Amino acid sequence: MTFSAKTQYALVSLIELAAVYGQGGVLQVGEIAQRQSIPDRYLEQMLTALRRVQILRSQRGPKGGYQLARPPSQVKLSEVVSSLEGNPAPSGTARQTPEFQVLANLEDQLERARQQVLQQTTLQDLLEQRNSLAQSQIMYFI
Amino acid sequence: MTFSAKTQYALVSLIELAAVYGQGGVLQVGEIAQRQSIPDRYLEQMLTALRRVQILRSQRGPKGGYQLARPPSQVKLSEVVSSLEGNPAPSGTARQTPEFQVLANLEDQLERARQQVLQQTTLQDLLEQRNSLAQSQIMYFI
DNA sequence: CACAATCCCTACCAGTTCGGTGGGGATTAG
DNA sequence: CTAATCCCCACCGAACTGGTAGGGATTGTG
Repeated sequence: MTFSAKTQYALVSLIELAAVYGQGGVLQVGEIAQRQSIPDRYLEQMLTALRRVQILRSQRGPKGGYQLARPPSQVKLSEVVSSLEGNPAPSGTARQTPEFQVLANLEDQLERARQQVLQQTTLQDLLEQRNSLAQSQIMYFI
Repeated sequence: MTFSAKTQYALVSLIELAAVYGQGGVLQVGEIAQRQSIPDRYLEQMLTALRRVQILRSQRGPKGGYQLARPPSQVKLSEVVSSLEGNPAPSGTARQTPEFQVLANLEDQLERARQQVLQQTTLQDLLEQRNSLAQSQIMYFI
């Protein structure tokens, strides 16, 4: 169960924005898109979505861009992920045999396991992982 | 992250087959499909797939049908699920920025959490849940 | 043996989702 | 005023999903 490209692009961008949080911390779509090899017009849509749910703030015009609306430690991944995947259709009336109910319980259990990870991980955590990973990669050069 | 219809249909069928394991334990596609309101020609394909990976055995001709190839306690859900979802395309060369790598690690972590549940749950477990659930529903009638 | 019931294989199909492109408008620094 | 940037919305092709269909292979029963 891998993230959709949409979710990946959003999270990668948020890590970048988290990295510069503090020094004004503004990045433009174009910069991020280029560094990460993401189509810029597509990435725009993800960032707009994140702005709508108040995870990002934006500034228009020249020298504009996006920045985190809160410190990285206060942005949970669960929030990011859920704001990007559309609520999955009304689902025409669940099956009602006991076998299907058992299955629904299992799905709940799996979803809870997933949410637990996503709720306890913040952008701050991802940022730290990125930093220590970048550090260890520099080591290899020596 | 909910199961696909394919996976649901397969698991429901396996619970039914687990329930009759022992007494010969053979069921026909048509029976299962009717009880569970699943299109029979579609269900056929799932059961065929499960036979190919040796989870089911089949018997052709009149009085034929499917049965579990092993006791329910020895069929892990991970095995069932993985045999139904096609390996997700070669994926054209993973992105290589540190941000994407951090994301890949996160995906791994989520996948492990999921697999842990699926590996420790067997058809036997699902069957027991179904039985106690059916039991409690009978209670409500009194 | 004939026949029907069942599983088996493969192709096809319509609808949705996914990843992406594009036109053009609103805002704002210089 | 101009250009850079974000913003909104429509559209598009490819892949995936859920399902249907045709017809073959096997086998129990009369």
